[in-house]
Amino acid sequence: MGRAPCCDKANVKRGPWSPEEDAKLKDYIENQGTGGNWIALPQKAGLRRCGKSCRLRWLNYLRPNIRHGDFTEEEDKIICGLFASIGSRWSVIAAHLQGRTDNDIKNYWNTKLKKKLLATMAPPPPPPPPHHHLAIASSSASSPSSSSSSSHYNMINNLLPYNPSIATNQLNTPHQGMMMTMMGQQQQLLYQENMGSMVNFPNINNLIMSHQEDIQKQSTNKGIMLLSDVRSGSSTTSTVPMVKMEYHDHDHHHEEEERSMEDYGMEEIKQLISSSCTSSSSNSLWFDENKTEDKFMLYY
DNA sequence: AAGCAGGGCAACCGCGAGAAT
DNA sequence: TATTCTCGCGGTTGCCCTGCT
Repeated sequence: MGRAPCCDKANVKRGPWSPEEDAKLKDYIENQGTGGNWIALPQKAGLRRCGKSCRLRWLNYLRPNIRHGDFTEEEDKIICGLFASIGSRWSVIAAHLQGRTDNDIKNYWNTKLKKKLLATMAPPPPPPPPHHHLAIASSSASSPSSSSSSSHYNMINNLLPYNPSIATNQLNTPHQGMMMTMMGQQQQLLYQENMGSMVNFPNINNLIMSHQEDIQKQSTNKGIMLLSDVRSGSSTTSTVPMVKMEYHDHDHHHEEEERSMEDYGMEEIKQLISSSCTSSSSNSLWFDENKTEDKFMLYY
């Protein structure tokens, strides 16, 4: 029945790899290959390591053409674009970045890129009138470039690539919603505004298209509708985006008190989005085309 | 110079899917 | 068909380095 245990955990070395161990593993794999069995490899290679550890070491550091550090702006864009589309599927993202590993990208996102992005949520320029629904998709929306030249515009401009699946009125995935939710209204404006003019990434486009069905399947509607109803927090000072939760239980409709975006941690936002996308029968992840031009809402 | 805090990153952990027995 | 293992993945941990006081 079954197979033998992968390794005796009491007798395997853990912790950082020594240069000697690296050399042994590299030599062995270059000469013999992995043999399709990582668990048996360390013994054959003369290493006192778990097979999983060997695999990780090889994939992340020893295999040829690995690059570390110094992520380019181009790579930033790709990572952000893919994260917005497919979420934290680092291996998929890594597959689209030559020489990068999922671990590297994950670390880079968690330690730098996420902060970079959140930094763009710094208090934006003067607010629109109270309870004004943001004209995200509207041609009447004011141009960010004309209203401000602040750096966070440039940042978003630099980070977010053109993504054909996020065409106006077609925000299709939870993470697109999250990305939009993470952004302040001005950033959202700029995001929308730039979608038609920024660089096209064929690889990303193909990936997004290929995952679209999968994403939609996963993104079912539990009855919670997250309204990214961006409006000013007050008429005078803040422009903190507001989030309003509405619960749809068949014929019943409940509305919860609005909360400032600042009241939500990013993880909470993620949870809100994912929890609204994990069950039930509907796959209606859609944008309401009947909404007037000057309203922007994400329905999950 | 010493102690502390925070950030970065390598490595580990645990889970799910699929394969082997 | 049931059980157990391997593989691959994302999340998390913990060590080390750097900068600040």
